[in-house]
Amino acid sequence: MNSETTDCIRAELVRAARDLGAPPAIDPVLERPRDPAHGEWATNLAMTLARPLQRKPREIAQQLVERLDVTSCGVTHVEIAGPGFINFRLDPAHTARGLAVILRAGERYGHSEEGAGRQVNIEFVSANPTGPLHVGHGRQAALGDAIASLLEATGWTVSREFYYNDAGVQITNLALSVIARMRELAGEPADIPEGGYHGEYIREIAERFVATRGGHARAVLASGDVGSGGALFEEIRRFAVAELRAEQDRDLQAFGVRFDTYFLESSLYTDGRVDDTVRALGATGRTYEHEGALWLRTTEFSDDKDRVMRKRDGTYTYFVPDVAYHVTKWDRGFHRAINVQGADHHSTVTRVRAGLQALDMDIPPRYPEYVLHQMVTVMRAGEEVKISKRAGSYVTVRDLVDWVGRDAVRYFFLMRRGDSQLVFDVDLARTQSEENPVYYIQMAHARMSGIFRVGGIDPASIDPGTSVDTLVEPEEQALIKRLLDFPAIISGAAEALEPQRVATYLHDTAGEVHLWYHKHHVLNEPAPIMNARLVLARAAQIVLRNGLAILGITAPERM
RNA sequence: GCGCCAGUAGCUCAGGUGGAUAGAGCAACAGCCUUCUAAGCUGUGGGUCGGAGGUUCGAGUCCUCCCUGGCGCGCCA
Repeated sequence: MNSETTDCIRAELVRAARDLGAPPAIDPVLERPRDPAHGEWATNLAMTLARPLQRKPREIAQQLVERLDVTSCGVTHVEIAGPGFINFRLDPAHTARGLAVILRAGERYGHSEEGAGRQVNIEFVSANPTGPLHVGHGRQAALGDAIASLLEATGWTVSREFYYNDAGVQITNLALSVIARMRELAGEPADIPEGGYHGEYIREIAERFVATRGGHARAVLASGDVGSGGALFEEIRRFAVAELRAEQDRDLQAFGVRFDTYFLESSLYTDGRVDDTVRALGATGRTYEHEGALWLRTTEFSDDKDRVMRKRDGTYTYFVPDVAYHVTKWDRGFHRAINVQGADHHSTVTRVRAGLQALDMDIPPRYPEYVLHQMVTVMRAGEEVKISKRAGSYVTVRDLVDWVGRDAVRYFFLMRRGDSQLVFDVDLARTQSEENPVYYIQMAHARMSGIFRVGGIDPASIDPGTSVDTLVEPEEQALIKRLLDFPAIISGAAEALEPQRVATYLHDTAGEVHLWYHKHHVLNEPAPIMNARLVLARAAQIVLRNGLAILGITAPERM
């Protein structure tokens, strides 16, 4: 097994280094040399010991090598190179035997128990029900869902959460916008309020509401009080929120994302959580009245200015329910919480954390964690599509899925780091669908599956104990090493909360798979070779499938 | 003005938490289908890693300053 090999070499390095009088706390780093000619593993230990031992790196390397006994680790050659690297070359057969681990683990290969079952809450999308999900939400959905899967794969108990405002000013504006469209249907001028919503979907909601009443718009409007807070107004508000929530759910379903919890902001008011939070903050003595408003000294917690909690008009700023909401996460047992949001929300990071710190609840200072992604710009017909709720100009998540398919949308959103800006060229993604990188990866998987299909062999029946000592071709060795790196990739991506590492890894791995497939035949080869290659094909299939699963992308058997 | 993020090949971007000669796809050019899928493979060309200093055995990666772009900076959410 891969980690057995590295652990073995590492232990020997530690022993040898202590022999040389190195400080007891050494943790040698083993890494894959960029150039395969340098062997399977390399360490820079001699260079890092140069300072404490007051000797030249190459001299230390020489003395380390003289003391090493790594033949039992599968190492056949040890050499010193460059400024003092120690390179290890493994017995190819020993390397190939690592494939057995992949076959035995199957769909759990790459998974680990690092999280030890601890609970983590991942909040993402969290769109207010005032319109359809746009491309920014799409990026968040892809990112959040992949991060959730990464943490699940590394042993965390994950809860996916969607938080939404169902009662604030924006929702009032939503209801007023619908009412304005109803007036328009009644032949009056549509008087959309300041901060209202202009999109076509508002008109459709107005039409549907009128239809549920079975009358004319004019008659429906006359049937009750449509002033803010009136009975009919409330009914329209609830109707509009329900319609838009249902539409968002359809979008998410089309994208293949499921949430465990939908958390309503309004519940924080109705169950008294907001008032409790205000009281608790007041009790710490960190609040004060100024110009008729209630403030919190967030500057005590590295905010650049104090924040208003209660406005002069007596209502709370969004900051208060935000803090109350995160207290519920903590109280619900999530001692780790991750928020996936657009970078335009970055100013809330310090504020929310400061609010939580001010409560003296022993919540860690960096709770919650944030994954902020940069904006998505959509290019269409050669020009940028401005996304504006006001103007109702939209590219929705569903549009993207319809145009290029769920798998491609997910991959495009995940193939690059969240903190770089993303240009989603719709026309390109559409016309390019045949040479899309996601197909390149899926094709590699389909080809592995094809070997078993054509051979009439059940892939699950491959015996992990099959001899693989014949897998010594360069393409085979390169592919095997890559497949054995998979657990480390997953672990690193989960720790860094960076799914794009998996995407990059899968693309590179697919390249190795295609190359091997092209150069070496599996079926109808002499039995020892065919059987060994079937093990490799099975291992590649497992890794590609497991990796794609984490990204939320399907692994087709044929294409 | 202040804060956060970015700047790497013609284009779009990778470059574990400092390592050896900075990579991939697309685009361009030249090849490869009797054999498990040519949605693939092979080869060629292409770089002042935005700029300048610094840290050290070693910097695309860390620090400082500057330039450019995006996003924030409200008793809006």
